[in-house]
Parts: sequence; C-alpha cells; structure tokens
Amino acid sequence: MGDQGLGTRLREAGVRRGDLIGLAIAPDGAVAVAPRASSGTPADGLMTTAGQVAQADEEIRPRWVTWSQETARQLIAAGVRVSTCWDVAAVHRLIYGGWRADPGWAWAHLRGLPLDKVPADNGKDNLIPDLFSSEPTEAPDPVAADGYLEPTFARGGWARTPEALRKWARLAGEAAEMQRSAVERIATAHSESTAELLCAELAADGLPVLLSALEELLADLIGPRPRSEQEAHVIRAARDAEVLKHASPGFPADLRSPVQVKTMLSAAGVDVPDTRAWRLEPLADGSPLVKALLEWRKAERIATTYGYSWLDANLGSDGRLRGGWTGSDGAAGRMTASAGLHNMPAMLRRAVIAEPGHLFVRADLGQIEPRVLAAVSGDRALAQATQNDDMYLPVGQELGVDRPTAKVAMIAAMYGQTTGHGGEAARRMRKAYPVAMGYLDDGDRNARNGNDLRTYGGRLVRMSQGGSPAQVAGRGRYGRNALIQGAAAELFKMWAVTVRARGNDLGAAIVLCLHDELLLHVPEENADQAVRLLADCLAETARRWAPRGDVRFIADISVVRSWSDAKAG
DNA sequence: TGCGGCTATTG
DNA sequence: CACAATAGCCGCAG
Repeated sequence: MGDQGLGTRLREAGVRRGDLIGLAIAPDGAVAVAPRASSGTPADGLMTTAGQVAQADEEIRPRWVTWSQETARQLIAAGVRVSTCWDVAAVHRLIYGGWRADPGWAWAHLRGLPLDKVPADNGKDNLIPDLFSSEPTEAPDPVAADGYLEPTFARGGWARTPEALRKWARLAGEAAEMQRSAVERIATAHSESTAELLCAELAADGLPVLLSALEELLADLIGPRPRSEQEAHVIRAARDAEVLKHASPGFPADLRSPVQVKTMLSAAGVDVPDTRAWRLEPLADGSPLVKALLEWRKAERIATTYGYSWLDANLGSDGRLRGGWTGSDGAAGRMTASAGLHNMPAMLRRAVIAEPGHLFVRADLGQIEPRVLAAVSGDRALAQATQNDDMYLPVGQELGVDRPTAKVAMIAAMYGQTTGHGGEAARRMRKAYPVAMGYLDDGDRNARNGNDLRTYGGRLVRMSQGGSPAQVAGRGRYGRNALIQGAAAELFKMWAVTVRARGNDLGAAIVLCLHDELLLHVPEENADQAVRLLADCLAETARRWAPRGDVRFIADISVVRSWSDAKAG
C-alpha cells in the first residue's frame, strides 16, 4: 500500500483533472489529502508527503483545496509547487467581501451561522490529546457541537495527530464545495485562488536586484553607507543644513515637521496652505529656500524609506528583493506588495537587473481601465473604440474634442470628478456612451445609498450605511471606481495565472505583478518565445474573461536587461 | 504605545 | 490632484 504513489491511488479512486481535493500540511511537513467522499477513497482522507503531492499534481493536476495562502507557503518551504488551487480564504473574500477570511469566519458564512457568535481564539489548545497518556486518543472534531469551527484548528493545534490533519483537509474540501455553489463565476474563483499560489511564489523567490548597482545609486542620491550611527547623524545634519542656510535667521525649523516648515516658509515670505510638493513646485524658481527644501525632500525620502536599512532588511544575500504579497486588498481586489515592491522610485529600478544568462520580459496593459469599462458595461460604441491602439483618438472624434480633453472626460467619469463638474465634454460623453456612463452612475448611486456592489467577475464590494454628505459623496466615487479597478484586477490576475501556468516550459518566472504590468525573468534564449507567450495569454484571457469578444485588450511587451529600460529590444 | 495627519512614491 | 496602495515621521491622546 505504502509503495503505491499518491497519483496512482487518486486516479484509481476516480480523481480527475480539475477535481477538488482538500489538502492540509502540518508544521512538521506531514500532509493529508481528502478527495470527495463519492470518489471512493477513505472518507477520512489519507496521509502522504509533499513530494507525493508534487507527483500527483503532475500526473493528474487536480485542484488542491487550501484554507489560505499559508498552505502554499508551507508547500513551497517543503520544495513543492502545485499547479492550481481553490483557496477558501480568497474565494470567501470574493463572495462575501471584506478582509477577514480565517477558516472559522468563512465556515460560519457558508453554514449561515450568526456572525456575532463566531468563537474567538482564546489561545488555548483545549483539544490537544495528552501525549503522555497511554490511553488511545480519538482525534477531535474540527466542527463543534454548535456548528462553528473549533478555533484551535485554524491555529495549528490539529497538526499533532494524523486523524485531525485528515479531518482538517476534508473540511477544506467541504468548504470549497459549498463555496462553489455560491460563487457567481467559477473562472474568477479559480484565478483568484491560483493568484494566491503566485503570491506565495513571489514572496519566496523575490525580485532580482544587482546589489552593487543599487549601492551605487544610493551613494549618488544620499551618500555612501554610513559606517556608524554617529556618521549617519552627521550626514543627516549636513543635509538639513543645506536647506536651513536659506531660511531666515531665528527660524530654525525641524524639516520633518510640516507645521514648522510652513512657519519657516512663511517667515521667508512664502505663504502656502500646505507644503506638498505640487504646491511648492511653481515657487521653486523664485525661492532658493523652496528649491532646497524640495531637493531635501527627495533625498530624505530615499534615505528613510529606500535607504541602506531598507536594502538590508529586504534584499537577500542571493540578490533577491523580497516582500509579502496579498492576492486581493480590502477594497477592489488588487494585489498588494510590501517592502516597496509596488512603489519603488523609478530611479532605483535601474538596479533591478536580470541575472546572468537571463533577461526580463516586461508587459503592461494599455489603457486597461477604459477598456475594462467597455467590457463590463457592455457598451457597444465604447467597445468599438477599443479596436484602436489608442482608444482616446476615436473617443475624441466621437465627442468632437481633442484627445487630451477626451481622456480627462473619460477619467473623470471613471473616478468621479469633484471639481468643475464635467462641462460640455461630459454631456457629450453621456450621449455617445450611455450604456457605459449608466453603468458608472448605477454604481455611484448604489454606493451612496449604502448598497453593496458586485464587480463583473463577481467580487462583492461592501458599502456601509450612513455618514455625512461628504462621506456619502466619497462613497459614490469609491463605488464607481471599485467596479472598474476591481474588474481590471480580475482580468489582470487571470492573465497572470495563465502566464504562470504556460511559462513553465520556457523557464519563465513571474517576478513582479504591478496592477497592469507583468515582469518575467527568462533564460535569454527563450525571451522571444516569452514575448509571444504574454501576447497569446492575453488574447486567451480576454476571450475567457469577456466572452463577447468585442473589446480589444492590448499589451506593450518588451525584452529588457533592466526593469527601467522601457523599450529596449 | 497607538493612531490620525502629512508627505512621498507607485499604478 | 479624482481612484487605489505602502511607508515613514510628527504630534497628540491615553
């Protein structure tokens, strides 16, 4: 029995490609899998190893059911990467909205249990059998008598017995089956789930960075690495002095305090309501103080957020910059990353350089939000405009305005402009694209009224009731935009997981996801194929995501050695 | 010590 | 300066 591979056992039990199989992994690396009871395997599931899971994944490619991204991280730590999954937490966020998605919370939703009575984790392992007892112990049941999940399980106390681990795996499978009947679009549940696998891989693998190049850039911007705390202090004071020498004597200000900076500027005859860069920018030519302050801000920003301590904390000795990744944030469902991976200053991106023998293939979606609007609203006229590489040209023609005006009018519609209130271009936009504008207005109105929204891909966006008129207006803009941003995020993730799946043979690894941009790290001999892969996957995704097929999505794809090289060949 | 405000960076 | 995010520092309340 034990010498028979997991793949063989599952196949003999009738498991086929895409079938849901519960999977749980213990901190010590023990793995339990639980196919559906009807498939003829033991109802309690079976114990196996991470290596066996990898083999079975290759042989059958089922859809492994996990409670959260944590399982993927544990599998990766055990050296195993699976092809697809059903992530209960990710699908929970899709169906029910909000951020919280722990097993007990998701389970209570699926069983229709009162949410105010979901038991809190008291930190006690009251279900753990006494390991020193000679009495045979029965594995505890993860479902308590009242129907709620036992909080101990979600924390990992269950891992201590194989029986409990098998039950935990089976329960994940049951949760997934229930979720499957509740999701609006299965395809979204699949891509949002597998995006969690991608996130775990991004966190584990990191972004290739050339340390020497990054240190050179930092030296240019903020000086060499200080050798001591004292030296760091001296450098900081010297930087401050470059600004303060332009200030009026008697007004020594703490440059890190906005209030004091405002007072200092006022004493120099510069009166501003706040000290934001865009407000000070026009005054820089007439004031050496303002000019010095703005330069100080840039350097200070690098020094505090992207300086040597950031580098030390996040750049591994293997030249990989690592941060945590989430598959969908609390609002509209975009991916987020920490460690500055999503907001690294353009200047520093020069140090993001492919490893020897490799190249980056960079692809970003063009005008993704207005194209998504055309798709999700079903506006035929706007869909027609997406046939153009630059859709603002036909839109401008239709409205009888120039391209910049058309673009501003479109963005104002999607984001809910507060100042100016439209004008002639906005009125023509309503007439030319009534379906798209109606879709946005519906979202705005529902959000203002506190009605929950649902994106094209089926993600619930929760809206709260009440609030001041200003908050109500803010909610309207939020809801209007969430429908577009959220749908764009769903399309992007579907594209990303498709590239992930197809890129294996080329050795093409996704090393960064950035809302509408994918960065692949590829052996240089495969770079041209990777370019085609990205384009093919986008076409495939567009067909699957927006089946009517009348909206054209475009990507700008280039092969580069450094991330900052926009269009090298 | 925690948290809102201000600021900067990115898509 | 609309929509979204992460992140650091300051100033104030507890």
